[in-house]
Amino acid sequence: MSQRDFVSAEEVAQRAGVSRSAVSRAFTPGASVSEATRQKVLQAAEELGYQVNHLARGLMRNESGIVCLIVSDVATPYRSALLRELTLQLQLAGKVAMLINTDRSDGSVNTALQQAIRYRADASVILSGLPDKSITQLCLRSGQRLVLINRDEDQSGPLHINLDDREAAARVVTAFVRAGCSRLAFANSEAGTPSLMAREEGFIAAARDHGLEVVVERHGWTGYEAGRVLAQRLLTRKERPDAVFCATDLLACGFMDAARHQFSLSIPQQLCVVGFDDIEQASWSSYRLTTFSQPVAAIAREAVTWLSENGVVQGKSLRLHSDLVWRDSVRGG
Amino acid sequence: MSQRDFVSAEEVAQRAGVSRSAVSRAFTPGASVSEATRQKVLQAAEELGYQVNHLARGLMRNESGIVCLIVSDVATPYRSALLRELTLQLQLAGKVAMLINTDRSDGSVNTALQQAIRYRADASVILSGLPDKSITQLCLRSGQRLVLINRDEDQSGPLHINLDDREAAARVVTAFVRAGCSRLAFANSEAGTPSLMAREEGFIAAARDHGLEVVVERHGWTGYEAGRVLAQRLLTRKERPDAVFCATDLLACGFMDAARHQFSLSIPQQLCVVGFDDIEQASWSSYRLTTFSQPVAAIAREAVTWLSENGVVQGKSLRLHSDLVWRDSVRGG
DNA sequence: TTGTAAGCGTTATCAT
DNA sequence: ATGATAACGCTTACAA
Repeated sequence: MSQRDFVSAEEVAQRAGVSRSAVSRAFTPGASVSEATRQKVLQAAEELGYQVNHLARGLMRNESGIVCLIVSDVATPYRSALLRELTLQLQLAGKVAMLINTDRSDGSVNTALQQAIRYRADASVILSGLPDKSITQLCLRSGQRLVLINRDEDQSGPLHINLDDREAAARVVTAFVRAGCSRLAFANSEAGTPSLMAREEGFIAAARDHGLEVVVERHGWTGYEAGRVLAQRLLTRKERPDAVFCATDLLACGFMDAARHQFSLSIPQQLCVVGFDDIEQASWSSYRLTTFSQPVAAIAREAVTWLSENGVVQGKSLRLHSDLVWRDSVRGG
Repeated sequence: MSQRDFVSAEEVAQRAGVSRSAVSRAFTPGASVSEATRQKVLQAAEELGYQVNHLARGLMRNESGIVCLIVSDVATPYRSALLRELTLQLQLAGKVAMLINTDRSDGSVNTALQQAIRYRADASVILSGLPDKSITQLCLRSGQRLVLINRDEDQSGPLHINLDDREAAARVVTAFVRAGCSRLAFANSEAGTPSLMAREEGFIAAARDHGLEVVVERHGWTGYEAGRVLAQRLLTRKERPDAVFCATDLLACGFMDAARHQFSLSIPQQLCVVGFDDIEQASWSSYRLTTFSQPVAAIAREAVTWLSENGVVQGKSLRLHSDLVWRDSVRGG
C-alpha cells in the first residue's frame, strides 16, 4: 500500500496546546467549548489541513453519514437525472452518496445491499431491481433504512415512492380519443418492472372503458433501439395504429424516429405519440414529445427528508403525481 | 438516531466457537486459517448475516476502499457514460465509488475534495472543475491519489488523462476541406475548460494551415440550448458558414435542430457539422452526427488500474486517442 | 494454526 | 469548560 498519512486530531491538539477531546468538541456542533479554545483548535486544524476522520466518527457514533444509491443503467437520461437530484439533496442534508452500479439482475442488487451494510450506510436507496426479502429484512433489522423508488412491492419498513402510473395512462387514452384516434397501441419493453406494467395495464383498462382495444407489443430493454423495433412491428400491421403510448421517452424517441424516417409518417398528423419521463431529449425540437414528467426533485426531496428523520421511523408508501406536459406529438393540445 | 445494531465479528466468533481474530482471518484473503475453522466462521456469519465493517477495517488497514468521484452535471450524456464505466471498473477492482456532485465552481470542487479526505478515500477522480493547488497538495501529502480527467493542468503527482483534442480538431478541418467547405465556424461554450479550448485552438490553427479563417462563437454552458443560440448567431451572418465544428455533441444537437427547423438548412448538403463525445443521441437517426468518440472505457480502465497499483505511485500524463466516427453530417465520408 | 492483546482515530462518560 | 479514560469493531503482531 502507498504511504498514507492523514493528519489526526492528536496532532491538532498538540499544535493548539489542548487535549484531544477539545479538538473533538470543536468539531461537534453544540458541544461545550469556549470560543477561545474553539478558535485555537480551528486555526491549528486549518494550518495542518486536518479533516475529521469520518470512518472513526462513524464507528463511534454508529452513523456513517453514507447513503447508498443502488441503480442500474446510470447513463440513461431519466436515471441520471434522478441521480443528480438525489446526490444534490443528500449533500444538502449533510450526507454523502455511495454509488453502486448494478446490472439488471436482482442478484446484483443483493450484493450491492451487502456492500451498503459493510460500509454501514445509514440508508440505501434502490432505483432499479428488487432485492430478496431476506436481504432487505437484514438491512431493516440492522437499522438501515430503505427507500424503494418506483418498485411498488409492498413490504412494510421501507419508504416506497411511486407515481400514479395507472391514472396517467388513463389520461393518455382521453387525450388520444380527443385527438380522434381509435387504433391504439402500447409500446413496452420486456423489463416488466412494476411501473412499466402499471402503465400498460392502466392504458388497456382505460381504453376498454372507451370501448377501444389496444395492441400491445413488447421488446428488449427500455431504450432507443427497442423503440425502433417496436415501431417496425406496430407500424407494419395491416391495421396501422394511429396513436401509440410508449412506456418511456427513450422508447418514444426511437419510435418517432423510425415512424418518420422509415415509414415517412408525420407526427402528430398521421400518428400521435405519448411518452413517459420527460427526459431532456423529449423537449428537443426534433421530438417535441408530449409526455409525463417524472417529479425527480420531489422524489429526491421526499426520500432525503424521510431518511434524515431522527428516531425510529415508520415505513410508508407515497404516490406522487406526474404531470402531462403537452408538446407537439399529439393533435389538439 | 434510530436503533442501529449491525452484527459484529464478536457475535460470529461466539456462535462459531472461535476467537474473534479467527473471524477476522476468515475474511482476510491469504490469512492463515485452517479450512475447518474457516468454514465454521463462514457458516456462522451466513446465519447471522454478518458483513465485515469496512469503517473499522479501513481504520485499521489505513485503506478505505473508497474512491471519490467528483463531477458536475452528472445528468449529462457524456458525464453519465463516463460515470457508468468508472463505477463499473471500480467495482471490478473491489473498490466502491463515492459520488460528489459539484456545481461548476472550483470552490465546490475544493469542498468535495475535503469530503474525500474525511472519508479517507484511497483516491479521488476529478471529472469537472479544477481544485486549488493547496488542496490537491494536501491530498497528495496525505497519500490520497488523484486522477484528473480532461483537465490538463500540469501538476506532478496526479494521473492526468487527456485526449488528443488538437489533433482531432485538425482532422475535422481536413474533413471539411475535403467536403468542399470553405467558410468554417467553431461553436463553443463559455466554460473555457482545457479540452474545450484545445479543440478551439487546434481547429483555428489547422484551418490557418489550409489558408482558412474560422469564425468563432461562444455562448453559455455546454448544452443543447447553447447550441441553438450559437446557430442563431452563426447562421444569420451574411457570410453564412458552410461547416461548423461544435465543441461537444450536445451543442451540435442544438445546432443541427436550429439549422434544420429554423433555418431550413439541409445537412450535410448545405451545412456540414461535426461534434465531439459521441453521446448516444449522436447516433439517433434524427442526427446521425459525425463526431469523435470519447474512449470512456479506456479512460476508466487506465484510471482504475493506476489507482489500484500497490506501493508509492508516480504521477503521469496520458494522452488517449479519439476516433472520428463517420456518420451523415459531413459530405463524402 | 490459534488465541491474547495492542492499536487505529474518533466520540462519550465522568470527574475535575 | 476541560482533560483523562473507556468504548467502537476491526486487524495484526506476538506468543503459545
